Amino acid sequence: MANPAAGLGRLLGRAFYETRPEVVCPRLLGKVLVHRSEAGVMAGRIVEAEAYLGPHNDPPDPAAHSHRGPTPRTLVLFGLAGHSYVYSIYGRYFCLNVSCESEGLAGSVLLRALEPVAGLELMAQNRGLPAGLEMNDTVLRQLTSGPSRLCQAMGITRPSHNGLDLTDPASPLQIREDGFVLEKAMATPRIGISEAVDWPLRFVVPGNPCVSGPKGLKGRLVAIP
DNA sequence: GTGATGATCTTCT
DNA sequence: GAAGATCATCACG
Repeated sequence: MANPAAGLGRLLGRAFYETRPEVVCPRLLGKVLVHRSEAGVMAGRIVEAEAYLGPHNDPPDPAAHSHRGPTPRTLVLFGLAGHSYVYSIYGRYFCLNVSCESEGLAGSVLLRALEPVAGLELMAQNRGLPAGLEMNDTVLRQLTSGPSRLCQAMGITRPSHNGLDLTDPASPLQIREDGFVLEKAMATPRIGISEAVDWPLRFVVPGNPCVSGPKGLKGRLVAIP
């Protein structure tokens, strides 16, 4: 097959990302993140994500990496929408964001959890799980439920995957639409931040077992914009 | 099941 | 020099 990712749906184009992060974020739920690596194709359905607003927002988002303006690290967030922003956290992990809004406006969406769809063996290997493990619900949940877990499972690192154009058919990292329809999302406060802790900018697929974070986190059902 | 702790290093002040 | 969009592990109940 010329394009091994083609069976995973239609590639999302630039326009999908060229609006505010609090709109892009819930719309990303149910879409499929695909990594075509040298070791093989891996894919997972996005079931949890958080919006981070750019410094132009009123009020600005103090929890966003971009809130003090561009730095060498966050430069990609101020560029064209639909690009990957991968950063390292606590010296040992990576997290993956997607840049939103037009050039100069640094909104982004942090991908926090996936439901594994393809390449499960490879993901388990990347996560350091023993080979030949049965893929039961417990193992599935361990694979990609967390922003750094999903990067580990998919083999995503800052040196290799920062600043990629996710809308490029030739990109190893893409987001695809496969017809999965979500009626409602659950909106909750974001996880792991110390500023703007009450803003309801975390969106999850209600009831999905692969969602990360505390089980009893309260939120409200919202329509997908 | 929940809550605390340490690992470890890049980034910006 | 301090903080950080995390995770695995261990203690405790």
